[in-house]
Amino acid sequence: MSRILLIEDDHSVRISLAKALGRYGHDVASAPSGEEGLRLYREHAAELVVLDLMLPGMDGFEVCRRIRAAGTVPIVMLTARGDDIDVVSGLESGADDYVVKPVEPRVIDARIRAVLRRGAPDRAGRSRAAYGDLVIDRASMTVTRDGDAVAMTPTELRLLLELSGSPGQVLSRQQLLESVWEHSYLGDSRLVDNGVQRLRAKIEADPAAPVFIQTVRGFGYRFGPV
Amino acid sequence: MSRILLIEDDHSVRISLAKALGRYGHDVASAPSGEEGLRLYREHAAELVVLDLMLPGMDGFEVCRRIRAAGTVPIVMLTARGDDIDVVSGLESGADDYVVKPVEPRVIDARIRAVLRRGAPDRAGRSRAAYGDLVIDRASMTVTRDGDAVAMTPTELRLLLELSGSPGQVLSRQQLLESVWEHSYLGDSRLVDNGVQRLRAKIEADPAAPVFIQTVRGFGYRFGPV
DNA sequence: CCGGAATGTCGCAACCGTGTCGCAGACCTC
DNA sequence: GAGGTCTGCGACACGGTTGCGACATTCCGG
Repeated sequence: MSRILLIEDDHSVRISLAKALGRYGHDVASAPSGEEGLRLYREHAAELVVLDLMLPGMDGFEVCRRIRAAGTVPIVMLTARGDDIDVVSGLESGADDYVVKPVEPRVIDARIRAVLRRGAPDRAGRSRAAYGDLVIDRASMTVTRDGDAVAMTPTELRLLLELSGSPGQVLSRQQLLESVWEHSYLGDSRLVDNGVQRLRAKIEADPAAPVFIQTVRGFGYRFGPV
Repeated sequence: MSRILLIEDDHSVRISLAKALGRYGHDVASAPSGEEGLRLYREHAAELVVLDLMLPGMDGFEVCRRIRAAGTVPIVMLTARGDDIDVVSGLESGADDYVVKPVEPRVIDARIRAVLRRGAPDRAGRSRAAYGDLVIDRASMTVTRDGDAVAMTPTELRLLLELSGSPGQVLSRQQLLESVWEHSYLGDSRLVDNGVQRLRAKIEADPAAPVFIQTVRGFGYRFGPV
């Protein structure tokens, strides 16, 4: 249902929580540290982050602030019992809700659904999409592959957004010219081919064997598999 | 789209604004006084309140405080031109944003969307936000970098608040013109570029390699990292 | 009424992006 | 297998977008 990122250092808690959330219908990625969590966040296109406060290295507050600075994804914090001060600081550093450990899976699932419901419209999750290790974020106009940011030019980005907006569908050169280049050529032109080539060079691991943008000879281009 | 409550005593302004907001896709209820407004607020379940300061009987501040006490609904204030004191007091009494009269419908719509985009859930603890060594305090309208206060002019501050209010999101020049400068240009203008330049000069350690305000060529500007 | 700060306007320069061109290679048809 | 068409791809030069300094104007306090 929802793409969730779980950041929790305790191995057994992490595994069991991830499994439980999976049973509740979420698509869960998990990380044992803040650094790994931030990396996964960039690459997993999570719609919500469940974040433990006590982490080795970078602590939960810092992770929370960094995710906040990068976008508006909802964050649910895990805190130890009775750490009221943690709760307050957590909310101040940008968390949307918190759950006291030890957590009952159905409790945290309820919280997650509540937070997602609260911010359902216009939230970051909608504008962010992942295709394998390629993440396209329409809000921040950024593209990451395998967690690394890919520098995109305006035209390349518009082209990618147009193609990925209709995954699996073939778009003709004429259609792309009109929607991406905003002018309706009469004569044919190598413009689109060139654009696709430049785009492939940036997002395809092997431009000669494209994974994301397929050529459909005689018709145009298609984003994604059939 | 959003359920909005408009509290404004001037009859013609109230009617025309309500109509305009309706055309922008909002579901609007309106009230001519604070008392009536509070009653409607309870029964209309508004997601956002647009509130005039000058009201007969109970004034805007009082209404603002009462709504605040009842929940966390975002509040956008309408103030008369040049009443800077009103702006500060308004923000201090819990408003999320303000618009100077006379209002252009599309301007106030832009503000409304910005406030809603920011998200009600985060607003609770978001009067103060830190991004690295940059601290933005919405309550006291102050900015500090590395512990030192940065002297900001009104326009620079509005621009910074607008950008940092949607961290990680690209805002177009047009959007910024409407929400920060409050006028809807048709022709292009270097105004926004200039504002960003002046802002960078104050908050960026090296304006040539900006950390906080990124240029997204062809699209606009973005606050925060990727 | 005067002075200074803040803000909008203008113009220039640099850089990045992008359209065009040409050719080579791939693919389909016969 | 040969010819023709379609596509990939590198190179290059033009043009647009942005950064930025300078100047004009408005606004505000004294």
